[in-house]
Amino acid sequence: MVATTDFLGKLDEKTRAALMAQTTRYRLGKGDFVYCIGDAGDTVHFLLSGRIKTCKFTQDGREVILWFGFPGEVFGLIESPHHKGRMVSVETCEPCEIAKISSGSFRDFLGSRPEVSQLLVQIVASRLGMLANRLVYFAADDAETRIAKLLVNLEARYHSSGGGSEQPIGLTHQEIADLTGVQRQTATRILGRLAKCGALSMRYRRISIRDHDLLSRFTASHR
Amino acid sequence: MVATTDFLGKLDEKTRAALMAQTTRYRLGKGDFVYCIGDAGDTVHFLLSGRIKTCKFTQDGREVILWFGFPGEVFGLIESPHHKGRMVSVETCEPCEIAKISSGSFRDFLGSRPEVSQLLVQIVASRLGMLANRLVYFAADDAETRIAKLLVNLEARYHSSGGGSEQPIGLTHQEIADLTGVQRQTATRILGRLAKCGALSMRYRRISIRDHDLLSRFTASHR
DNA sequence: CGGAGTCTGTCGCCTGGATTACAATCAACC
DNA sequence: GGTTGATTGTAATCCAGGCGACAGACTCCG
Repeated sequence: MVATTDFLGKLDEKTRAALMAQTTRYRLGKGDFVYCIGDAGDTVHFLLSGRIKTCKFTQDGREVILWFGFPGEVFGLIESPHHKGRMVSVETCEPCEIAKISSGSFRDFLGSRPEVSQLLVQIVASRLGMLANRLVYFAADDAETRIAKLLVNLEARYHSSGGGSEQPIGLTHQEIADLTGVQRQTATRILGRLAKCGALSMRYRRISIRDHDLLSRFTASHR
Repeated sequence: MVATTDFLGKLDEKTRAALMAQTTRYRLGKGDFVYCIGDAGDTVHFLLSGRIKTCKFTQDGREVILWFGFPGEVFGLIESPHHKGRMVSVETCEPCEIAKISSGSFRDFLGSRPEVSQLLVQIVASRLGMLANRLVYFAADDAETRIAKLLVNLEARYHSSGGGSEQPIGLTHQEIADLTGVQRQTATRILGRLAKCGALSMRYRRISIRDHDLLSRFTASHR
């Protein structure tokens, strides 16, 4: 099953080809920014390979990650009608291949394809829902629960292939901390706890879910 | 200036009349639910008078408020294309007058008015932005800062008339707590602190901003 | 192969705010 | 005008997790 957020994966072959024909492709290295908050850019982007993170920054410079993007995802969508510039920054987590299109051309492309517009509305709605859920988690759950939920969630989105693959979740402790709003040290401590009890397996920089059921037992709030 | 989220206020007279002509109106008392998470409803709503809150619930039954709606606001928009039912609950804070329309009729209405569709996209985008900001606040700010930001924000949205009006912010401590993810007692303590130093004036159930500049000094993170 | 840079693991201290437990106010409806 | 229920005020206790401070582990590159 294709993940909810995988836009390109949900287009049929012909439509995707038509879209791709109008884009220009480029590559970015690890840690590069696709764009930053406030940038004027008026383009829509599609992630072809690699992983990106959409983030904002706090006054004191800490990064808060809003969501991760995996191959197939669209981004830079909602800012186009705005004239206030980008609302978020997008940073690559690893070398990425990206396709972009001006929002004008994209609008034209959508003009004759209402079902694609419909799909986009659903994607935006699902992002709104995800953010709303995360807000609830922040308000209600302790750090351990938030991290467990994140891991389960990422697994569901990223390893859609499923089947106890035990692929590593390629995130650093810092990124997990930025996603869950805790200190990096706290993330390390909690991950260690989860590994010790057998829910995760961890070899330096290689976190993977060993026991899915056990882990999901931690997603029930302990407050 | 009309608040960003005031949909009806941004339509011109004629368009608004055309829309309203197709809606059915009804009234709800204080504390009633317009709809609840999971409901099947396929309607779009417009708040004519009163105040509503959009919320979700935690596993242990605590309410988390996503945003407040003031007169003129649309809601129930994004759920329509979904077949999973409502993603949130909407509850009135006081007696309300509401107009509703089936999402089919609304789609027809939009069909011939692309500029209104455009406006709706902007409204959804701005809500996405608001949620994203709140997420950052949760991740970065302490309780006092979050509450101060909330008050400043509400003032900006609600009392758009401006001019040191000192109208009370009609929220209970519980609602402020639900909006900022703190305990009710903590909200009370912090509000008391802000009142003692002169930023707010408080008489039972009547919180208003006395010194706007002083209050906004508390919105700079203290972490 | 050695040095620099980035990640990870671990400690101890200390504070913000959850939690528990009441008491006092106010509104509203008999 | 008194009883009921919602809202507010306050105070004592306790602990999750923020913060600072390092010491290892691993990677990458010259």
